[in-house]
Amino acid sequence: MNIRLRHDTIVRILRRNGTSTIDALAQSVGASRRTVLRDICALRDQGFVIHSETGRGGGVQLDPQSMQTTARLSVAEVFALLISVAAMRAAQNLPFSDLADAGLAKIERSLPPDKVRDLRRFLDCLHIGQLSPQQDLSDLGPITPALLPAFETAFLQQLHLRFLYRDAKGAETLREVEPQAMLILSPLWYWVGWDPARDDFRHFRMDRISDPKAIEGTQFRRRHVPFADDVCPYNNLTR
Amino acid sequence: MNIRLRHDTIVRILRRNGTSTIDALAQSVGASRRTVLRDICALRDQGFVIHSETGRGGGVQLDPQSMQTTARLSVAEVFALLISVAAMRAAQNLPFSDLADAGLAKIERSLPPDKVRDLRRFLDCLHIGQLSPQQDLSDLGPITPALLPAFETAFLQQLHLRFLYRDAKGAETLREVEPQAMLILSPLWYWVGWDPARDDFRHFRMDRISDPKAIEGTQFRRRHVPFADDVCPYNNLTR
DNA sequence: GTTTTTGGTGACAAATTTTGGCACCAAACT
DNA sequence: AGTTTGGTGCCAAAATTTGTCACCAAAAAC
Repeated sequence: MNIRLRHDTIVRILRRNGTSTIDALAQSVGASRRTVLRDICALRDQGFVIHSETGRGGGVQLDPQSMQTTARLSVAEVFALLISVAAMRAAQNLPFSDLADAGLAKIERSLPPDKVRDLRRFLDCLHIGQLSPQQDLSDLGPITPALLPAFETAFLQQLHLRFLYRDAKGAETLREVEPQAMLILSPLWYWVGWDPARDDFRHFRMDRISDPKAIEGTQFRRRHVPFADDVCPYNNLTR
Repeated sequence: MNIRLRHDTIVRILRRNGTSTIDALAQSVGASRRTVLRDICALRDQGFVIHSETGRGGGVQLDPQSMQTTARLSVAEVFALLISVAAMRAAQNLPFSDLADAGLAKIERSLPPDKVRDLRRFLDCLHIGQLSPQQDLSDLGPITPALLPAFETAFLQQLHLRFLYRDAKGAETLREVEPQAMLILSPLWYWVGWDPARDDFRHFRMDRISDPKAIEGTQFRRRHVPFADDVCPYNNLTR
């Protein structure tokens, strides 16, 4: 049996049985006592917390507190999780977000450094505020999932975004703006862009945007986006 | 150099440089061409998507789309993430929650089976609905993070929960109920318990609960909890 | 207090895996 | 046609892993 597979098997057995003696493990796994002891040692090196007790009724035991999961997530999935937690903050009451944050922080630490740089930069542009109760939400539509990667790409590469925008009256116009920030006023999500044609910032409700495209060769500089006082940068929320 | 370490190093180099030839990798890693080829093969077996091109200017390249992260999360952290996403659903507009779901599904798959059973059972009791706009939120308080594990433990072991409850007028009473369900009407969170003293279900706002304790030796049976029509079980939302 | 059970360590030869070198193939570019 | 670059099969050398054995320490049983 493969050494890696054997390690996994041992962990699985310990998880299932709770506790087990070295000899029992050796038998289940088809290896010698010595080898299993070496495996336990290796697993401890890998970060597993394994308690052991000598004497009758003793054995080794995986610390249930330290039970961990290793999941492979794509960068896009991490982004999505992060934004979910961000939105969750936006939705006011945040009972367990500290734990969620800790989980996300770990995930973030395991990302490749350049992706973390991108992530940080993206989160810098993310802002969260409270929607005023008077806001009319009657025509609230669904947000296309493809909008996030489109914005992310254009924002990170600092390229103009061209998209179709449907205004409150239903009229559609083709817009081309510098993507400068993103604003969540749950349940509304906005892109904040600098519109060169109008020489000013514009907010675009994401549920009214369609067909976004980054335009090659249209480098722009980042600008300071003015926000109302009650709008908080995401990075301020996370300290 | 250790084989495992070498694999990691190769991945790191590919992530940093984007693309590299086998010979260059072999040199950086201090191994032979043949070995690096074998490593690439092993990495592919492990799920890494590695493109390769022959000829001048060719080389191997990690698929940036498939770039993955491995993070070790504790079970509690996974719970917290899950609940965050659940709450996010409760907060209506869910642009990217599919991706977040996919990430969570992966995490869930990597949990030990008994924990998944617990998780499923817990999620079965989780319900999500819309708060009526007339609700008075003026006295909305913070929710103690310790409430989640307390409820979770008592719910899973089917033990009575005893806690202090502060009613709308501020009067505190000691309650002991069977924890039967959990309800999110964002931003309000509720425990739904069967109160044996009153022989009926009661809702308890989590921001009014303190000092929860599971009572040993008070096994109860699960009951069907009646909910309003617009309240949806979490598991219905996730299909 | 002696015996038994159980985790843990060191040493060394045997078994197994990994590695490097080599020959050689296929695709793509010059 | 020649060069660059990924990819495979083969085999002996190198390195690692494994099993055996002797032995230690702690805890429980007798």
